[in-house]
Parts: sequence; C-alpha cells; structure tokens
Amino acid sequence: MAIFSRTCEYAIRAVLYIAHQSTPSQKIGIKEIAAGIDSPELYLAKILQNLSKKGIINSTKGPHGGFYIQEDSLRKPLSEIVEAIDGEGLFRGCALGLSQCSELNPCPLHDQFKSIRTQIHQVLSQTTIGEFNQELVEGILSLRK
Amino acid sequence: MAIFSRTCEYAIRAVLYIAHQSTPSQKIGIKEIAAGIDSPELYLAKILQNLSKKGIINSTKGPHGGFYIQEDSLRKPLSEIVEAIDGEGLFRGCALGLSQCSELNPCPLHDQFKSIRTQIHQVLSQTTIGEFNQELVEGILSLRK
DNA sequence: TAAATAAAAGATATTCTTGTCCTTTAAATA
DNA sequence: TATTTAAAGGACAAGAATATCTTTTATTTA
Repeated sequence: MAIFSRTCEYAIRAVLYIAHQSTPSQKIGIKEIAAGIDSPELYLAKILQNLSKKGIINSTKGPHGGFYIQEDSLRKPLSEIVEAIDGEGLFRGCALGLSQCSELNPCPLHDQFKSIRTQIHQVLSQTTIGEFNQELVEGILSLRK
Repeated sequence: MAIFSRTCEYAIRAVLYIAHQSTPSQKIGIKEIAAGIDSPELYLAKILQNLSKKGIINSTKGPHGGFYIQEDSLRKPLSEIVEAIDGEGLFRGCALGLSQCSELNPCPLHDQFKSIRTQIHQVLSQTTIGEFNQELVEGILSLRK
C-alpha cells in the first residue's frame, strides 16, 4: 500500500500543476491538466470538483473557463488537500486500527507511530501549494508518470 | 486513509496475539484469535493462511491443532508482516505515484518523504514480533478494538 | 480404521475505490 | 439572444479490498 490513496496522488499533482500553470486570468482546462499529470481525465474532473467545493482551487465555466488557484491559496499547506481527500487517518488514529488505543490504553505501536505521524503532519503542513512553482517551471521537478 | 490496509492491521494484531498466547505445544484456534483481536473470523483465516505460507506463523490441522509461532520467529521484525500483506509501498516508491520519480528526476515531495519512509522502515524493522509479550501479558497493551 | 477436529482451499458475496458516460448549468461571445 | 464552451452533477461500470460460505485435506484419538 502506498502512503496516499491514488485519488489523493492525483489531487496533489493536479493542484501543483494548476498552481504553476495558471493564474486567475489564465485558467487551465481539465484536458490539459489530466494530460499534464498523466491521470484519467473524467476521474480527475470529479476530484477537482471536490477540491473546488472545498475552496482549495477555483473554477469557472464557459469559454476561457477552467481551473485556477487564488494567490492566497498558494500559501495553503498540502495537508489541506490530503485531509480533503484521504481524511485525517494519516495524522491521527491508531496504526493498528484500534479505536480504544490511547495514551492510557496504548496499542503496541502507539509510541513509535506517534512520532511518525507527527513528522508526516509537519511535512505536509509546512509545505505549501505554491512553493514548487519555480522548480516546476525550471523543469527540476516532475509531475508526470 | 490509514497507514496500513485493514488486512494488514488484522495481520499484525493477530500475529502479536498468537505470539503471546501460544507455544508450539499450546496452539491457538482461529475462533479464539478472531475474538481476541476483534476481527471477522473467516476473513482472518484467509490472512493467517497467507502468513503461514510465508513462514511467518505456523499451523497444524486436526484436534489440538491451530496456529502458533516458532521461537525464532519471535525475533522477526514487524516489517515482514507488512511486506507480506501491503507490499513495500510504504518503504519505497514515490509518494505522488510517479514511476519516474528518482534522485535525478524527483517529484516535489521526494526529499521530505525519503526521511519519513526511512523512519517507518526503521521502526518496523527494529520492532520484533515477540517484544510485546510481557506487556501484553500484563495487560499494559491492548489488541482489541 | 472410523469419527471428530481444525486448518486449507475454492467459490461467491459485499463494499469501497477508481474510472466512465451522459445530461445540465453557467459563462462568454458572435 | 442564440450558440458555443467548459465545468458541475448524476448515474453507471469496472476493479480491488473485504467478508462469507462450502468443500476438502490433514491430524488426532477413540
């Protein structure tokens, strides 16, 4: 199993792609996004609808419409995308799936995973949607399969 | 999404339960294991069959048969269970699902997740199946929902 | 050796995730 | 204002994960 669901992988890649390829005056269409990140177009459309409802990205219909991201959303952390799609399972909850697991009633892996979860959460909440734009433009980073 | 698949959660809990509840001369049946870790009995049976084939646990059929674990398997790391069930996705591969992601062609999260993966792998490969027996016996740790 | 026991194995069912299709709505522009 | 464009929305389909059921095999013991 991977760290993120496939849906969440698509979501993160798409948001980063939108962040560096579009502005509110130059929107980008679903076709181009899907091609840009190697994802199934119609499935990605559903994912972006979801992210749009949650205010992480924006969209407009009609000619010259498409997806874009507001300036201030570029400062949002990636953890918002992950929580919107995969929930908080990576950050909270018991690694062994025990609902009763807690400090007082810990599962065997409780302490070890507390630190791992913290680190995952830190990375995702300190990394912003916009911070890769320069490297993406320069081709140092890749979003395609 | 959680860190492990549900199947893997059952697997780890079951193996730890077997480790502390049974010996090669005192085997434990699937009914009791499933009750002991709150999991669906028949599904757990499939999982244990799988782990048994892979040599992580042992079993014998017939009266007084059941599952048990060999002395030396108690020293095996939990990573063996995780790899047997969920594969190596947690330890290797790109967080964003990009097959081309590498040191030379990194995805945006490459470096951050390299360290997270390493930590997950370390915890799971340094933690052994047998090391919780004492705490489980004493009731300090829990395996039930 | 026959009967009883318990896991293995194979088949099927259910649920969730992923992916596709078709119609509707909103926006731009001719 | 009619037409075109592109996303939104609803319904459906395929696949994978999870769960259950039934039959078979191996082992013990009466």
